[in-house]
Amino acid sequence: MRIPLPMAQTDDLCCSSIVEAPLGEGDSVELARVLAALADPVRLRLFSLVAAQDAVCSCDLEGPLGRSQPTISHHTKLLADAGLIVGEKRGRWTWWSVVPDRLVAVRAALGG
Amino acid sequence: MRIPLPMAQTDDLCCSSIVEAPLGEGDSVELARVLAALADPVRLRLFSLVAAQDAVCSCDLEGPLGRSQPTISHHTKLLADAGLIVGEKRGRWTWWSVVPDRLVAVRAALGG
DNA sequence: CAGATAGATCGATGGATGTCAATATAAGGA
DNA sequence: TCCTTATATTGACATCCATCGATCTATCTG
Repeated sequence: MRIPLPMAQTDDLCCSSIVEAPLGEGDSVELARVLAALADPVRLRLFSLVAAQDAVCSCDLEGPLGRSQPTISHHTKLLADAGLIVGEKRGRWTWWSVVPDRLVAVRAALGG
Repeated sequence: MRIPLPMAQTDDLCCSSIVEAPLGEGDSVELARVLAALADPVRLRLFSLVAAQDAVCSCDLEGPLGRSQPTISHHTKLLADAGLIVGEKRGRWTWWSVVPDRLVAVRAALGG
């Protein structure tokens, strides 16, 4: 069963990049939220671990990241709320995978 | 006179993108630091205001951003420490301009 | 049903961060 | 030498955030 998408996941990032035109207040809040989700060493490594596979379960993240189970759950939730990863529950496990379009949108907002 | 570059400005971001290979701990800290500098609505708008001109003085930022002078100074310092902008002091004014290569490096680290 | 397991949630805690008033620094002008 | 102006720094404060232990929920197995 798919975990329902939080609001943030369906929101577009700002239409033009931050180097093209002065950013509006609303757009800046939206973009800052996604960037904040990435602006943590543990979450960056978590994301790159998930990106390296088709799908990764939470239990396979505690070891490589050296953090407790509640902390891993906290970080996966933040990344999911930002729309950068999605979790799919199968039995007892939650399988996480990246949302490629979301990272593309972040790069585009950054002038890519 | 050029403001001397803090350590972070001369550091490279991680060599490969976060989607290519699992990120090392050191690289993740480095990238997270730069992303954290961007992960604030006021700093994003400040950056895009600076990017829209060749150079902007601090006094021209207080109005558009709606923040006090010390707060603007705080944010310019954070962005400069992250290597995203540089300040050049001319007389009583500090003129800020973007470091295009730095933003390119951020996008590259994000898989661009 | 009982036990085990994967994951989410809660509560607490120490540390980081955004903000501003007050003050300091530094440069230009009278 | 004063006074004004542009910016930086300091100190205080409120809020946010990463982390973990404890607990709860859901699922699988015997």
